[in-house]
Amino acid sequence: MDLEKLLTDRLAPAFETVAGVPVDPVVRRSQRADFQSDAALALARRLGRPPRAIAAAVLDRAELADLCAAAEVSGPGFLNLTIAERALGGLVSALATDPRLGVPETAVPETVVVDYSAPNVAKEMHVGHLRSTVIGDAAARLLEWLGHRVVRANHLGDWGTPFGMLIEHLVDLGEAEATQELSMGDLDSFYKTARAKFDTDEGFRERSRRRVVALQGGDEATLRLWRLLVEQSERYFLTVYDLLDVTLTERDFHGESSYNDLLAPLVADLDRLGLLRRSDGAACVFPPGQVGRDGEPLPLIVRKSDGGYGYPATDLAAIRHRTGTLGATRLLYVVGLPQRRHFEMVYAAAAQAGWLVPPARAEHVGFGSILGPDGRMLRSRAGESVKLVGLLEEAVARATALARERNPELGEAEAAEVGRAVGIGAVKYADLSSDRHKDYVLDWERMLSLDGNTAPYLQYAYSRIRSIFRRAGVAARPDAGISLAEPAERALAFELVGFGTVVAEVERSLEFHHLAAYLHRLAAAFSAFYERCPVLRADGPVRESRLVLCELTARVLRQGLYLLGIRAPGRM
RNA sequence: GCGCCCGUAGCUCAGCGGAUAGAGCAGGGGACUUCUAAUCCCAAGGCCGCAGGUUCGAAUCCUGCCGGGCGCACCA
Repeated sequence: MDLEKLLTDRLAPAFETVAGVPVDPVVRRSQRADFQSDAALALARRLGRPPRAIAAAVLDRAELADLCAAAEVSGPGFLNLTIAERALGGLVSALATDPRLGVPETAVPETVVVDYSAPNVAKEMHVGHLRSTVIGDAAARLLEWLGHRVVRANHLGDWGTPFGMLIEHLVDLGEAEATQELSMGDLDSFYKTARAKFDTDEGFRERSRRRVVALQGGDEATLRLWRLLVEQSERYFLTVYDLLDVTLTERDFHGESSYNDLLAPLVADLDRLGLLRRSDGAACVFPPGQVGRDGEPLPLIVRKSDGGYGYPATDLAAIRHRTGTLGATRLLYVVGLPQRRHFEMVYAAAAQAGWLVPPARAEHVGFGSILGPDGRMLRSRAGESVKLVGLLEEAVARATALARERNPELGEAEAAEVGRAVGIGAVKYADLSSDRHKDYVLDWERMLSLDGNTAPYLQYAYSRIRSIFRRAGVAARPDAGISLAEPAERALAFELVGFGTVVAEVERSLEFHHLAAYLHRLAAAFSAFYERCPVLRADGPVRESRLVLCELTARVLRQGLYLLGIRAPGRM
């Protein structure tokens, strides 16, 4: 139970008595006191009474004695509330014995599909893939922790016309050579060479076209070559996920091709449902309310005029599979915001077909684009994309060097481990700590920064706490009394008891920058506490109390970092 | 043309109906014989794109404009 809610529950009845109708007391944190309630001002006109008088009347009737050390009317009619040390200490004690740190498991567990990462076979993962992968992984971790059944779906781009040219290029290179190149993770040059031949060599282009037909026709020899490409790419992607500390595994690859057999029946069913219209030779669904450039209804092309299927068909098949076969009720698509319209249309069509009906619903967890220095979207085609592993390796190298420099006591192995946790954490945090809806300009230095509001700041706070316990050689006693005489102790306590509120908010919004901001506030509160409040050199009950605060801070930091997909080394 | 997103400190970003708009970086000044200075403390830095409107109260909500990005039929 968080303090906003506790205070709201106490103030609401008093407001209702004074106003004669239910009123939200509008409780929030305040710089002037611990909390303030703003509702009296809004009520003044309606009640025809001065706001200060209303606030005073509410104070008279509210049961606050056990919670608040002070409660007073202030300014034009704010209620300023100061929490009693005993009440705050009680909440801290409750947290200390709560294995879930104030975050209850969900009362209504659901099956949730999180569709994320989705790299393309035989194409390099560039920084653009970072966002989907990192945000999606955080969503999966969070929902799982809350008690939902999470299905991770890595919607691999493993099908379509480019595979004709990719397979022909593989044939040209020879299987051994191609496998070698791909297993080294040199996907970019493989793809680009194939592309270049396709663009310049008429014969190659013709072979590629025939190869696509063979692939789609199920030619066994072609399929074998295709599988080679897919397997090598998957192997490579798994090494990136491993480096990134992402929870995706080989079991989570559900490529576009896995829906191939479902596409023809899907279109037939859409036809049977009367949703299909033929337009310029293509089979289309026209979801209501979607209008294109010329004001005409916008089609979702489920079968192209050449008889092939595009990604709308695959996405529809995936929805049908996820709600039908998997029994999912919440579908998350962690995909860039530019594709918003596409998904709106797919969801609308799926709803019309009866494949996405309440309680099942789909959410586009969209994110802004990564821009180049010119302020325009980074395009892999123009060759301006930045290889993801390059960024990650640089991050690890810098962090490892810093770890060695800052703490010579670390052994070589431990420095490497810390460097990895810090470097990767910094890159992920740089992404997760800003509002996912916004575009951002790719700034190599910003992504690699290890100062300020970054993952290492949080990790450092955590490792300092672990260091205290290593030295103390004791554990915190969760039943110790909590004393909060120092302002820094109070400030830390307020942050600690707020974890549940933040997690609940992020569960709803899937905006992880709120969690990142919270963890930064917590770490900052701890750092200030650490400077001013000695733990091991304190005596008796104060020492016991501070050990509990430390232990709780460490647990919340570790759990919060875990939810963001960031490791918390015990030593830095 | 229509739709969606975005303009906040020199830079990168929070805040999205409440009192004096907050962090970090960069730059200035301090603090390590004391649990790790990857830290802390202090000072400085703002017509919250512009103009109207709603409100007791607007960076926050509404409208219009300006500027930037993205999307709008067979590539995914």
